[in-house]
Formats: sequence, structure tokens, C-alpha cells
Amino acid sequence: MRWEELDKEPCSLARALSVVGDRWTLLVLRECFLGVRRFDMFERRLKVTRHILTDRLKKLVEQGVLYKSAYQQSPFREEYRLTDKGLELHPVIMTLVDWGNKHMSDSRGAPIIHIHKTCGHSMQPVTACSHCGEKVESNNVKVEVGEAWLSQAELLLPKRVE
Amino acid sequence: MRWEELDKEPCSLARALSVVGDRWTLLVLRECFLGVRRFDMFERRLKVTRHILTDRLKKLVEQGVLYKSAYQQSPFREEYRLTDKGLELHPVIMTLVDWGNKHMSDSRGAPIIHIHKTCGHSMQPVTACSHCGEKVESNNVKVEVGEAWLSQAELLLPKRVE
DNA sequence: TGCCTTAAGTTCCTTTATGGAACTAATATA
DNA sequence: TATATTAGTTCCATAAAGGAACTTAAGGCA
Repeated sequence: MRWEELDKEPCSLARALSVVGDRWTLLVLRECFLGVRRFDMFERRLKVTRHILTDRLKKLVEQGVLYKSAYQQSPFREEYRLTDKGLELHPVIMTLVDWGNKHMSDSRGAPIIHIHKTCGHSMQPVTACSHCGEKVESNNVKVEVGEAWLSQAELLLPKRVE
Repeated sequence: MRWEELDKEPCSLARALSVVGDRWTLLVLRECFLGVRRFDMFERRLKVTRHILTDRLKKLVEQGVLYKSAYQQSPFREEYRLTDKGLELHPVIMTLVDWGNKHMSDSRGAPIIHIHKTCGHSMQPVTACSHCGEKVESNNVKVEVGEAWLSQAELLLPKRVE
């Protein structure tokens, strides 16, 4: 399979990765969540080459994750801001940060700390069930294919090995 | 910055992405969570070329996300299985699937449905605070740099734009 | 006026990575 | 003996990433 065909797959992970699954894209979005909006700020902070940055920002705008907003008229300049679709990637980034904190830290401990402003405490993100509120883990979740997708997605779920 | 230096950054997102942030890696892990263990099964299901698959599996083993386990002696064959470090990527994948379901679906609706086996209901993953249990969103979380990292990470958090 | 700076890119070129197909090696099976 | 299975490797063409220089449209300043 080629990478560009990923958005046609009957799988929401594949489709999500067709937007945020390549090099640098999630780091660009990290900057957005930290309040960065302008091209030169992204460039200085990410130290990524300009044409990769141009490409990623353009694709994120095309996908509706960011939008461009003029911040001055002469000369005309635009900045990049998160749409609602983009803001909803926050759990993805927090969950990745949490995994990195747990599994990629050295003796100095976690580089990043999340503070829940509502309760005032430092926190880890817990993935919970929207129905019962309990913590969800890989061994108590079953993956099914949506009805309308059954015909195209028959091969998505393998015959279970055990 | 070059991609290979990402694991040295004082940022857990960068470090996490140095392991799972390139093309195909998270799709390989999707297959692992669905029970796939053997090289040819990964290949048939992902339709990715063999040397990319070899490379990704090798890196995931090096990073401690997968481990190799012999399943027959003659000829000697090994399969790939998730370590605890790998299993803890489940929230990342679920959260990405949920975003894909919400934002990348067409008129047929979500391709993937999660069933919480414990309560028996279909569910969406909700990212909650480990301290108070409430739902966490981008506007009620503050990101701070861990004390031991302050000197190296002074530039990680930008001066706020507003 | 001429020269330097800022912001947001483009262009050019070299080095890596990806994608596709064919080849290898050690058995097992017909 | 010929073919199949499993897990790769090798070779080659195309695409993406990385680095540096160039562009464009102002604004500031000597």
C-alpha cells in the first residue's frame, strides 16, 4: 500500500494517521497547543526546514486542522490557529506525552507535567469509558467494524490467534 | 533538527514520536493489538513492503515495545508480541481511532466501534484527570516543565501570545 | 536614496526513505 | 524432485527530508 492511499482505508486509525501520522506534523500541533501561531516562531522553535514546515502547515489547513487568520494587512501576513477539529487532537497529544513521560524518561524523571486547572492538581490522563466512566485498557475493549463498513472491512479484523 | 535527534529532546512528545511517530509504525502496532504476531500476517494485512516491515519491527524490538518469541524450532521461527511498554500505547491508538471516527468518517458513519467489555456498552474513550476523574480538555490543562529539566527546557514553553 | 531587517515563503541540490520486484535459505509437503 | 511456507535480503527507481541560498513586500534608518 502507498501512504497516500491511507485516507481511503476503512479504518479510523489509518485515516487519522493520513493527517497526523508523518514526521513533524504532531510536533507542529504541539506548538499550536502551546500558543505558537506564526511561521517564523514554528521555525525557530522546531528547527525544522522551511519547506517541510510550509508543507505541513498547508496540509493541516487543507485537512481542516488549522486555519489561516490575517494578523496584519501591510504587508499582508497570516497566522495559523487550531480549528475545533484540531483542538480535538489534544487527547492524542496528552496521551502520547504521558506515554513518553512513563517510558522515555531518564533518571531526571518526567520532562512534562500536566496540571488540571479545574482541580489544581498535577495529573496523568486516564482513558475512561464514556458510558460507565471506568478506566479502559487493551484487555477490556473489543474492536468491532461499523455495520455500514462490513463489506469493505471484512479483512480488518483478523481471525483471532488464541 | 534531524529526526534521529528527536529522542534527545527535553519533551515527552518528541521522545514518544521518535518511537511511534514515523510512517507505518502505529499501523504495525494496530495489528499487534488485533492479535497479529507473525511477519507474513503483518505483511498480508498491511500490504507494506517487506524491508519497511523488517525495519519497523526491528526498531520496535530495540525500543522495548515488542519482543520476539520463538513459536517453532525447526525451522526456527519467531513472532512479535507487545511488551508492557507496548500495551501502554493502547490509549494512544484508541484516542487516534476516536478522532478518526469523529473527523474522518463519511456518510456511512464510524468504521470502528469500541465495546467496553466490563460494562458491555459501545463507548468512546474519554480523557479524564487521574486526580479528580473529570474530563480533561485543552483549555483546562496547563503544561509545565519538570524541575530537573528546567535548564535544558527553558525554550520549550513559549512566552504566551495572549 | 541606498542599505539592513522582518516575515513568510521558494528554489536548488544532496542525502535518506519508501515502494516494487526479484532473490535467498531452511525446512515441509506432494 | 518440485513446490510451498516463512522470514527475510538485495537491487533499483521514485519520493521525502535536510541544508543553504534566493525572493518578495514592506519598514526603519543614516
